[in-house]
Amino acid sequence: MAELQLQSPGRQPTIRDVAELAGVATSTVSRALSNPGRVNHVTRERIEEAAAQLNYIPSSQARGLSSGRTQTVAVLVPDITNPFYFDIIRGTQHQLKAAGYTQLLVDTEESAEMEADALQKMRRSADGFILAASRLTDAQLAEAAAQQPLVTINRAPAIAPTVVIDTPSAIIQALEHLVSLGHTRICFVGGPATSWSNAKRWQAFQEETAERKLTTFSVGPFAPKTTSGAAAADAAVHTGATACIVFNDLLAIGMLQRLRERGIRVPDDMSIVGCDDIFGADFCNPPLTTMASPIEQAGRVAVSMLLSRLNPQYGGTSRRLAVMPTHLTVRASTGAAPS
Amino acid sequence: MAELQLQSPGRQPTIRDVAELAGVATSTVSRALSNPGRVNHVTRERIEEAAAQLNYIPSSQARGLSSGRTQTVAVLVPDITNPFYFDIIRGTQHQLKAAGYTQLLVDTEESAEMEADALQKMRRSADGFILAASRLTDAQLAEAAAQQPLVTINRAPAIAPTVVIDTPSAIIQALEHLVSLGHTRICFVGGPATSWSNAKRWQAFQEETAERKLTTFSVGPFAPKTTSGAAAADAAVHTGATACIVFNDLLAIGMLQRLRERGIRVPDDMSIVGCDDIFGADFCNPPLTTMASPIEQAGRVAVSMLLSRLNPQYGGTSRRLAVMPTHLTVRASTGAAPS
DNA sequence: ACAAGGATGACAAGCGATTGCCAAAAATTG
DNA sequence: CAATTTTTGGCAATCGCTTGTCATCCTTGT
Repeated sequence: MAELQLQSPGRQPTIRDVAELAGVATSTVSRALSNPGRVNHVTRERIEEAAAQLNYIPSSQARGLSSGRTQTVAVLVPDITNPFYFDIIRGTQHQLKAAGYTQLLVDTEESAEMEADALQKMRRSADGFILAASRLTDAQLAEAAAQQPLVTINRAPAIAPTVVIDTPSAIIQALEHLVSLGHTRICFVGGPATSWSNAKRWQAFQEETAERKLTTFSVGPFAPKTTSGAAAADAAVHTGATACIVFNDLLAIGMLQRLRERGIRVPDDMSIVGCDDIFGADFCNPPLTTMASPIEQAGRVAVSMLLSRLNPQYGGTSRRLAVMPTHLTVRASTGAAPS
Repeated sequence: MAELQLQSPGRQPTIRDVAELAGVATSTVSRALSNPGRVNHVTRERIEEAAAQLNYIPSSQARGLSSGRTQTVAVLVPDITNPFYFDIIRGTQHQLKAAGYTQLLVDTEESAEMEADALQKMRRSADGFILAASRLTDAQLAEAAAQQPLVTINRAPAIAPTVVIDTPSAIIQALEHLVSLGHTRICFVGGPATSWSNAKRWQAFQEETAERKLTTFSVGPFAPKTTSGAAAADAAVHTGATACIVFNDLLAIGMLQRLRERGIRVPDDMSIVGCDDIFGADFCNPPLTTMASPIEQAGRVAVSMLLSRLNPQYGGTSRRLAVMPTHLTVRASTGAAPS
């Protein structure tokens, strides 16, 4: 009876069951499954067959407990509903899966506190972290980086390995585009104050416009959501600028909606350039001119960088910085400056 | 020296460290932390203080190993970049977090095989599963449901507990809307053949149109992506219908783009109704009339249903079915039938 | 043909928590 | 104040796997 219970369907097969069926010791099974080279070819096949027959899946818990590795990476994003992160998430998911890792997705809701909290709470359950557009301060980031392996995306390098979008180049392209259309009064519509990307974009904007002797304005900060677009649009219009470079597409799309409501024609009265080329940028009205980057690839690269630190043996050159190229995608939201 | 090593920053504090600092046995610490009622109030406070002081976080691995529970729920979605799932994901994430669970997000890439595979592979690492728009066959689903606790979203009930969108009501509302605008030739644009939702929508469409003696057409199946919209639009136009009810917004938005390319005016020449009210439905061109549901809430409810099975002690009534209401959001993609 | 060396596999000690069982202490009662 | 009940806390086994150590066996070189 007792034996029957042990074999009841509820019970999961353990490494011991496999060892018994294959006629070897449990340690041999363990090695055969996780360290193939150490075990005889034919024995391993016998073990694998036994495992398959029993439908055996190793317990990640037990495995993690004794090995100290969880084979899990946590990906922290500020807002899971922001399409910008879709592609990052998909990129990391792909790459992690390929390497046999599990992805733990966390939405930090644009809050530095939640981010730091997650970093703490999950330090035991993840081998490493990927922070997309981290809202942490430099000090917090440095502390976190000292505690556990992590890679940031769109965040100052030096503190931790980073994948960044080539913002200066993007801004230059956008400005050249606007200048070639005859614009001279250009407004920068800012994103979150805690966003490093925003700071970088603003900085590049200032440098470039100074060289070109353009009249510039800036408004913000605004939350990176379409709902903030109305306020952003009103503020931008108020400056008297004829073109806006907007922190991201979400905000830009929101502005488009507001401008239409107010009867301000885009691009006839006002040109708009967004950033990120997110889902929706191609079918909003008018379709948005925007600065595009290979975002999914950024997620992939971030994972590669992290994994090469986690597994130095395989790891090729463990870079500390990867820069993703950017190009301007011109659609219908930009046009000649009003005369 | 050895002691210094033990206290080195790399080492994580264990339950033993906490016990020692608080002057109690490890079992007392364990109980104080996970079964508060069983331990003296003041002792527990002392323990909690010690834990906080050491910055102690229990190892989820060890915890899971001995308790058999992982405090983790896996959420399987067919396509992580489909905005429809964003709100579901956010809903599940919220609810799970509130209950102290961790969410494991898996993108099954619209593949029944990947879905079944994930279900198998992760059966040891998750206490339960939530399947959003599962692509499994009924038999597969039944088998999976027998192996582990799971809740489905938008899938036939009876096999497993389910949260469904009230599709028939949505279709009725859409049809009434179109009829009231004078349409009599209506086309159903179908989604994936393996989608239960699609089957349900098609069924409701047939029943309702039969009662109203409308001329109907159907085209499809199409992949639920904007890129399939071109083919869908061409097929729909070819039928001669003056209005389309489209499987989902993604497809509908793709159709909008194609129709514009072809110079077919929406809604003057053709009215379009989508489904889901996803991100983008309000700012596409023209803004899309669509059937909206409280999707985030669907995710929440699914989690509640699952958790009440996992923890029967707290669990209120463990429902097997929840129906989410639907309403038609009328925007600019529908208008009077061409005369 | 024998010793040295390399493969291979068995044994058993943990990894860090949970939990059943029981003893000690405290609170309650007559 | 003794007897009884209720709390509270300690001990130790256990979860399923990894991994260091060591014995065994099969290859080789001489």
